[in-house]
Amino acid sequence: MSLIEPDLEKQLQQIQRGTAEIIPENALVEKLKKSIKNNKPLTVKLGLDPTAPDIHLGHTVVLQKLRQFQDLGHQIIIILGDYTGRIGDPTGKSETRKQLMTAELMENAATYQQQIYKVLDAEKTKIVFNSEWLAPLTFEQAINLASKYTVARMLERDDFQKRFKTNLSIGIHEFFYPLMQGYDSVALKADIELGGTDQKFNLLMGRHLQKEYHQEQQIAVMMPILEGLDGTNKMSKSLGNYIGIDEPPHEMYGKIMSMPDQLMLRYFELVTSESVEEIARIATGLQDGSRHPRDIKMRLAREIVSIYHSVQAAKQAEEHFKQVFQQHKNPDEMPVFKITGAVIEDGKVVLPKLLATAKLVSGTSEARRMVKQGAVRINGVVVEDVNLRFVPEPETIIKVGKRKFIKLQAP
RNA sequence: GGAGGAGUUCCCGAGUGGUCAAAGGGAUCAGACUGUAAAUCUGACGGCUAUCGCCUUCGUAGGUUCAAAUCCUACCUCCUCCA
Repeated sequence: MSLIEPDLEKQLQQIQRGTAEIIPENALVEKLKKSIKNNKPLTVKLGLDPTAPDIHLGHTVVLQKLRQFQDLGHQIIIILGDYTGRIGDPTGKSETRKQLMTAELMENAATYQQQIYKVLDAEKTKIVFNSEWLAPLTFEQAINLASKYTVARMLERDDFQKRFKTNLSIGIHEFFYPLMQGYDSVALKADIELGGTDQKFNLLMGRHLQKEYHQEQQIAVMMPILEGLDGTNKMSKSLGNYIGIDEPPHEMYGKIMSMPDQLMLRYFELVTSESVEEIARIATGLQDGSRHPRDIKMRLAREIVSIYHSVQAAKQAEEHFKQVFQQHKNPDEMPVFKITGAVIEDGKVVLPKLLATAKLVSGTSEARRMVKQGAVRINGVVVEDVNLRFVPEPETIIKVGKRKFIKLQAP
């Protein structure tokens, strides 16, 4: 059993760092005091909706906060919302979400478990499925649960309200989502529930229900929502503006370098463990021009890759980036493509077919398009002929666009 | 239960018999520039094809027509209103 960090101030500071809101803050202090006094860890809960098979940096904002709780000695519990997932969280949605099939949910859940341990300490993490207590509820119990909240209050939620006002449909079952999530807190007797700011309603529902069921109320700790690579929308798999924590170092590094400059500080704050003071220094440096945005961004990329891979992998990714994008040189390593009969005609390699077969482009039409746009180079020379046929020399290097390379190998 | 509306290319969204591979925006990709795969500007953006060409696409299945995303029939899905 790990010990609880005895310094209240230290705990508070750690918990508050980066948070958007804590409701209510004074109750948190009380809980912490009690926990320290009895050396009894607080139960910290996070619900994950297993709809996305890949965890991305957006999820890690909350996970990292959980990790901090772990390090402070508290017990964290991850709830995989296999049962709630059947409804789909209506939060922020303008339309009813489709319900996922159980098999699909289970598969996603398994992936989640693999991935969250890149941030969390596996030894100290408890994972539960909420079907455990939600599935056995009788209809009567479900009705009882539903009676603990009113339609009017439910409609206060702005996503429901918007849909209601604009005559978009709201399924009755969607009202159950917050109720069920709140009931999770009752089932676990949670002390703290973590979530993004978009989860405010659901987190508060937990407090409400706990009160109804005569329990001590949990504290809602909310983290800001991380913007995705486009700089405006929240990071999400479905918007394609995400960085998955499973992605290879090169990819991750490159994606970070491609984010809008204005997003950098946000990432420092929410996905790295850089101190608040240092982030402030960086901000000043950027503002007065004493620091170069590119260098700051590279540092950010280095730090993030280090977290999810290693310091060394980060260095390599950086070298690769410099070489390919700053000096426009070929990378040290590139995929090798063995020439096959399919791309040869009359003893010559047909370029469009080659590009398509090597998956450098999606098809021969796109291959021709790329050549037309001057995006294709053979050994550094821009190709002009859309339908080029050629006999490759050994070690011929083909480049498409800025970042796709292959090295040809004779059959 | 009754009445009405909608389903278009990755997304949003125009298009109501030929001039439609289908406006516009977004996303994406490429080129230029650069400080980076930022920003900005320009261009491309169904597939196949050694340029004129061919094939597939507008919810699904049929039909009318020389010709349909556009008209008709049935079906599926979604939405709204009345009860």
